[in-house]
Order: sequence, then C-alpha cells, then structure tokens
Amino acid sequence: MDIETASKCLSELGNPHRLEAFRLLIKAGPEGVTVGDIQKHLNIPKSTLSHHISHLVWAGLAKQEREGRVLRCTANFELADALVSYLCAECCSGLDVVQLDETQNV
Amino acid sequence: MDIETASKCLSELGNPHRLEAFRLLIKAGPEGVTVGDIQKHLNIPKSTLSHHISHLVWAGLAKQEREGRVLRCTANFELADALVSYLCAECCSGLDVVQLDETQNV
DNA sequence: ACAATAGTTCGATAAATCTAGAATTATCGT
DNA sequence: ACGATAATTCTAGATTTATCGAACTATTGT
Repeated sequence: MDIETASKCLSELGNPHRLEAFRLLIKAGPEGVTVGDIQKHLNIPKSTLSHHISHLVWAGLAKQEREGRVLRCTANFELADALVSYLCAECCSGLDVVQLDETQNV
Repeated sequence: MDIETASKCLSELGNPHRLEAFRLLIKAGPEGVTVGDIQKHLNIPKSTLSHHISHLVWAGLAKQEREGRVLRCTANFELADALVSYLCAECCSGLDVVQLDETQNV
C-alpha cells in the first residue's frame, strides 16, 4: 500500500453515503448485498447510489457481479485490511487500537 | 466515533498532500513540526499548504500553536487512534490487521 | 523604526464532485 | 413479444474543492 492508493481509498470512503454503503458491504461478508439492499438502507435515488458504487468499484474497494436481474456487490476485504494496516502503521500512534480487535469492551 | 465524524476525517485524509502532511505529524510525535518543515517535505506553495493544514485543523486531526515566529503543528493522536479503531471495527474484516501492530515483518 | 522571517487570509480561476430526473440496458416471467 | 423489475448511463446544474499569487499579520533582531 502506497500513499497514493491510500489517499484514493480514503477519499472514496470520505463521503457519508459511500462510507455507509461500504460498511454494509463489509458487514455483509463474502455473500455481499444487492444494489437494491443498499438503496433500502441509504434511501437515496438509484442514479445517485449507482454513481457512488461505481466510485467504490473504481477505487478497487468493491466489485459487482450480476445474478440474474440483481447486481450483487461485495467488498474487497484484502484492500480494506491493507488500508487499515497502512493507517495503523503510518497514521496512528497505535496505543489504543490493537485491543479493539481482541475484544470490544475491555 | 460516529459515521459523520469518520467520513469527515477520511475525506480530509483523502488528499495526497494532506495525508502526507498528517503522516509527518504522526511520525513527528508529540513535539510536532513547524509549517515550514512540512513545506520542505511537500514542496508546495505556502498558501496551498496553509489551506490544507487548516482543513486538518478544522476536522480536529491537527492543532497549531505559535512559538515565536513559527507555528508548531501537532497531530491529534486520540482522534487518529479513534478513527483507525472505528475502521477496524466497522470497515475491515480484521483478519490481517492486528499482527501488523505487533511486528511489521511476520 | 525597519527589515527579515513565518505564515495566514484574500480573491480569482480551474477542476472535480454531488445530485437526481430521464432515457437506456439487461433479465425474468408469462 | 410484452410488461415488470433492477440497475446503469446520460445529461445538466449546483456545490465544493484545489491551486496559487498578492496582500496582509505577527514576531524577532538590530
């Protein structure tokens, strides 16, 4: 992960609609969700949503695959992990971050 | 950390100049660096740099304190850590992230 | 008071982004 | 073939962002 890739990803995630959509993709796991599912959560016009999803795809953070009439979206988990690792290594002090992965409430 | 705060921070870090500047602030530690120091690294006009730094300050990611003629910039380490923790919890699978904090090369 | 240094603020321009309706494409069921 | 569903692409306007020279403010040393 270089700084150009990182800033590209951060820029794309730096939009409330896209961050929320990406969060849904991550939470959905490898099965992903359809564009329609995302729309139900975000409640924005289809064309606007489609534009945001294409941003995520362009940045490599998500991919889309057709399944009949629906398009299934999945997160790029490797890239998401690489981005967080980059931020851990380069852009945070690392004091209070690790334990959050071990357990959320200690 | 809520999603609005997170997307605000990510948006500000989603610019190569600002991400590089912020990285310098983090690496500098609590002593921080001056605006002039940052300019030497980024090699962009003063007014442009000042604009970017004000973005970071506006987002709460950095602060500035006058020391005589120079302005010393420091990162907001708490916010940086909170942002990374948020991303770990909400926006990554968490499989390959933790160990990077323990050691970089295993 | 003056000159030099460090940085910000102003102002203007160019470029990118966000939004969303309308038209279009793709697929499925009958 | 037709209608319904799912989503994209097109187009355009409004807003935001990035850039940077010029002018300005603050501080220090002489």
